[in-house]
Amino acid sequence: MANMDHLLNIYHGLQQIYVLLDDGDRRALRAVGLTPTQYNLLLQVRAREGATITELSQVLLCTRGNITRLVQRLAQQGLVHCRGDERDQRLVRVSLTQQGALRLEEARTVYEAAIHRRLSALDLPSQEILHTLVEGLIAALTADLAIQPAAPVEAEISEA
Amino acid sequence: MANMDHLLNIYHGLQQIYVLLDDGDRRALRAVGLTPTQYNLLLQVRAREGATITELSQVLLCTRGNITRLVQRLAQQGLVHCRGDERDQRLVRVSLTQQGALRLEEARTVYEAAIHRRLSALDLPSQEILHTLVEGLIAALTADLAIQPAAPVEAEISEA
DNA sequence: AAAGATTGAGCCTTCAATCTTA
DNA sequence: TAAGATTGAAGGCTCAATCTTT
Repeated sequence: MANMDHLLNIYHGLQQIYVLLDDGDRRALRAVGLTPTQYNLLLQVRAREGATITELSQVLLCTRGNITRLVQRLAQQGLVHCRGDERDQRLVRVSLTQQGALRLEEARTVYEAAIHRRLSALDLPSQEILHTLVEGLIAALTADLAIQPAAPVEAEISEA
Repeated sequence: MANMDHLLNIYHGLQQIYVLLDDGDRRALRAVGLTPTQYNLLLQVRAREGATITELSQVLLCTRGNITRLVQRLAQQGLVHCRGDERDQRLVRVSLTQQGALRLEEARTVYEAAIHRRLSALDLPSQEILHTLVEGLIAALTADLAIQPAAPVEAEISEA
């Protein structure tokens, strides 16, 4: 437990990196009228033509309810299109519209340029190492998720 | 530009790590009735007794408006307290209440335990390396922030 | 009953506009 | 004018409840 401070430092650093990356993405994507979230959703919809709400919620690590409303907003802008599955009427299948595909391509250019500019501060060997560490950490965190389910709320909140 | 895919992988991995960490934090902190954001704010308020809204917005890398409302909610719960500065009536000085200090201490226990459990998947040498890389990346991203200001919106959105 | 999708409530966040004090 | 704080609008997110289809 002697290295707790060290772990907290790393932890805080990872949070900070996320905030900085997201902020940069937002600035870059503003030029094409998309948010980082919308960009990522469009990207997944292109990669999985006809993906369902549940499928998208799994790859984007969020709730179904969230996806439902993200898709609603994108559909309103005419960038994606929903249709019911023929076999199973419960499923909603999402796909890109022509306009959505165009917008996504515009966005990809500015987005990747922004990432390249910011991450190329790392030299090649650093990139390799970071890649390895990141993969390992994701595996560990995903495993932890399975071990620690919905948090039983075993402690009553102090006051009252 | 041959390593663009590699950079995108790292980038995506960092995003994923953030989401997984945040999700774990939320589960752990639910037991004491705080969100990750509230926990981080309380932590900063304790570290900087009497911090102003602007000061907090700077260390937490977000807008002043956001802090204003976070503080409002925490004050409503009786965890923080606001007072006007005597010299300069524009400043709002935030501090922990007794209740806030207690709650924060409860939270710190479960929070640090959760981090320790998840990050100790990394062995010591990996922790060292990751720490170095994270610091470097933060420096690079912060520098980029200064270079690339508010995004002039130079491109008109295609449609219309 | 179980699975997919949606919705209501509430918190978090940015951006732009406003109000107050210096 | 400038700086600090707040607020309105809109998007993003979780959680829990509900509605529909299997």
